[in-house]
Amino acid sequence: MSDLLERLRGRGWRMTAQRRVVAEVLNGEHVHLTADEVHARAVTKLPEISRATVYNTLGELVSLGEVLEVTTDKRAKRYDPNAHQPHHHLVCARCGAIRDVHPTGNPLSDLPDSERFGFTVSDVEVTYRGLCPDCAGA
Amino acid sequence: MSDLLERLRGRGWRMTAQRRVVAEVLNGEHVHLTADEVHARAVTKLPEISRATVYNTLGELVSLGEVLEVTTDKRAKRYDPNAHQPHHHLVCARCGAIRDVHPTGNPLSDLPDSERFGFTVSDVEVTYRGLCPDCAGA
DNA sequence: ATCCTACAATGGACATTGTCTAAGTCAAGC
DNA sequence: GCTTGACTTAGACAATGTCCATTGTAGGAT
Ligand SMILES: [Mn+2]
Ligand SMILES: [Mn+2]
Ligand SMILES: [Zn+2]
Ligand SMILES: [Zn+2]
Repeated sequence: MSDLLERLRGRGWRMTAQRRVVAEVLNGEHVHLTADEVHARAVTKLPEISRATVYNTLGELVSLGEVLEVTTDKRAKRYDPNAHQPHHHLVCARCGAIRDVHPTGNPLSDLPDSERFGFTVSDVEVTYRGLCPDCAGA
Repeated sequence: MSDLLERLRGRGWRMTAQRRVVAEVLNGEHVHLTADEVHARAVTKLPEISRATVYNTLGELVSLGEVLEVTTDKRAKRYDPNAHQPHHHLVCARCGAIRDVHPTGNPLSDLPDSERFGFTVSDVEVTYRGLCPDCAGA
């Protein structure tokens, strides 16, 4: 994720300890943390970081297109560092676990003009729901 | 929507003025109101109806499968009376307008086993995003 | 190396959405 | 018409997110 920090510096970002820590926390695959989860993890590395800064930083990363907002439920937005590879999500209805998935086919072409109501359609989001291996039991 | 009321009576629902009004408000096509919008409209017909009752009633209708919860954004859940015809949603990114849409094809079959991570997948939700005719300007 | 200053971080108040509870009310069966 | 348990109400509370005034500091200028 240091390439992320490089890109951000190139965009005129002032590099602070707080921003570095948030970027560190948002590292890995299948990472979809809420803002307060990001804050909780950030605090273990930088105890004085504030909630407001985490919210601000996440908002900036989203504006810059480096992080995606995902709302799979109505609890809290989740922040997804996997912004450069288009993908969709598979969510466990019981425990909330989230995996990145790559369906075949193009859902955009599955929406006929007669079903577009004059909209200019630019994006599709597909959410698969089910039970993860743990929650399916047995 | 009086068939809805019939079904509910059949299920042992006590029929109150509040429940009748909520059912009335949730009538029509492409209806996707938030709980507080439902409350605002209900109040015009039954001034003393409380927020708690609207939330309770909507929750019951969802449990009974008569109304769907839709979360197209992180603001508020929306309540969709069109529960008996499977469909997806087209959302205006600017004004939030929502239309029911019926894409062709079956997205479930577009998710290969190798992308299921052992989940038991039971449902798919597709959200198309774009600009409605008004918001696209011109 | 030190200084400056615009940008960033902080803490806390505030807003919105939703849940819960204790007390009062009433639909429906007898 | 009573009775009773289900329903409604008002308001407290909780979770998530936003805003603002103040304080701090990164990074360029000297
Ligand atoms: Mn993802
Ligand atoms: Mn709908
Ligand atoms: Zn699970
Ligand atoms: Zn619009």
